[in-house]
Amino acid sequence: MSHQRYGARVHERDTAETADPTATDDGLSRHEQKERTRQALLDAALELTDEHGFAGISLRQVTRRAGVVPTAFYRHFASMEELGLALVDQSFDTLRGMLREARQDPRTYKDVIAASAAIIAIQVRSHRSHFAFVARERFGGVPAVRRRIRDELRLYVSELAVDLRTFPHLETWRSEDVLTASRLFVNIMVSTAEQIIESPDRPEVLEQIETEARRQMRLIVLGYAGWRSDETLR
Amino acid sequence: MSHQRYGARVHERDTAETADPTATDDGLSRHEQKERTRQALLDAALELTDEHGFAGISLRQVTRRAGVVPTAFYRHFASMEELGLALVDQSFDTLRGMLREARQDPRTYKDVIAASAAIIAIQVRSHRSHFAFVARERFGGVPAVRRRIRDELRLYVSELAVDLRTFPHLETWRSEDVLTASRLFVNIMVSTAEQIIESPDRPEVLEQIETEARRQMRLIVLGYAGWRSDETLR
DNA sequence: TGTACATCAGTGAACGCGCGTTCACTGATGTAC
DNA sequence: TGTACATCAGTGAACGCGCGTTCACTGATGTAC
Repeated sequence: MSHQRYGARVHERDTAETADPTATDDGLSRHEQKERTRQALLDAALELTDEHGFAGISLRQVTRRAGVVPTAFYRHFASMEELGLALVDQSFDTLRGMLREARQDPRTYKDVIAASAAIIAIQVRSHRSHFAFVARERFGGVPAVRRRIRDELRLYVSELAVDLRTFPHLETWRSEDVLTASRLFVNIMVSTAEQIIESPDRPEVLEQIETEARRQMRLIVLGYAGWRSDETLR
Repeated sequence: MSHQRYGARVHERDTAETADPTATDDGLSRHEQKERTRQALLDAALELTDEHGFAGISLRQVTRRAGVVPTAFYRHFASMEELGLALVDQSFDTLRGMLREARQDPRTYKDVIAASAAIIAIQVRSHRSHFAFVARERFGGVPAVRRRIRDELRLYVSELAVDLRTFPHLETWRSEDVLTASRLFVNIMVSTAEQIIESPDRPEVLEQIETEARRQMRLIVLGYAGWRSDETLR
């Protein structure tokens, strides 16, 4: 987690800087510069949320970390709540990227469990803050953010259910059962993500969490194998 | 959720009240009165947390709702963090009551799944705020509270594992497998509680959530039935 | 039982601080000619 | 290409407000005799 300030560069065109070709924040259009500041605000809020929860951070804290004056905030968001909703959207872009990844990975169709566990482990590590944001704010303090996450998560479950349908065994299941399976998988995904987020970043700990996730998923698959033969189920 | 003020009664002994025998807050010892105020602070904080998350509430809000002046807070807690930890302890007393209930209920040993689902549904409804507190603050904004909940939850999983051991089928399992099952059950319990908390309090909705919980638990049991016969597991 | 004193839960004024939001502004970027 | 003007992202001073915490206090409850 970087505490480095982003530092919006404004009104500095007149300072005689050395012509450094690696300087990335010169020569940007007004639009590009604005987008950059907006992203700096989102990143700052994401970092602070990791430390104090979204309900516990202030507009001034966000602008301070983004390297911008408090009033500049309003050029990008009408309120902290609006920024929170933008963070939900960014986070679910990442979660959907995970599904896309799984769909494209040939391992998925050989051993869906091992592949899923591995993809979850990698994705959570490289987009840690987005997973952490969803995990924390799902039951967090800001009603509008919480609601948006619930809606997106429900959508996500049904998207996964569509994917699950394409697997050989599952295409004959009732859609109700596919949804139950999808919910269980998303539950495991979320709780695995939570565990990884809270754990020290050591290989053997990660390996253990991944193994536990595989065990849980295997259990569910085995459970479904015995599903039809158990008449006490209904 | 009651917004009624508790209203500490202090310095009022000299007012000539009518001798109402149903008045419950007269004739209390200093100790009893203090305990009562302490509980009013805890209840107020619990209610406010439900609305804004624990990280989002202030000491003044809590005392205001408890019907007490802000400075009185310090007679009971050194800080909001300390109050938060007390709330975790109270919540886990409730969760443990659920295990106790299940142990004493004869239905548990006839059909553990149906009994568990029913007990969860009833307990969550009658102690809604404690379940909600744990569910929300497990990943909430105050580190000390979050940490305490994680520790208690880990303890809770191993307590449940001890109980699971007493069931006929499970006594031969490796303790590693019993722990995995226990984790899965607690996961289901927590997510069921979360669903109930977020749902409208209508019988058919509750029935549906309870059915889903039963299905998930049954799946796991069936999964374990097929566990030994699946050599790809390890 | 009555009296004199100690205890201490709750009070109320006061403090300095960070907060969200307003407003008029600046000056680099963008555009029309 | 050069000039004159419009746009608008970011600035900085100022505001009123609720916050956590301090302090000396009050007066009912508790206790010793």
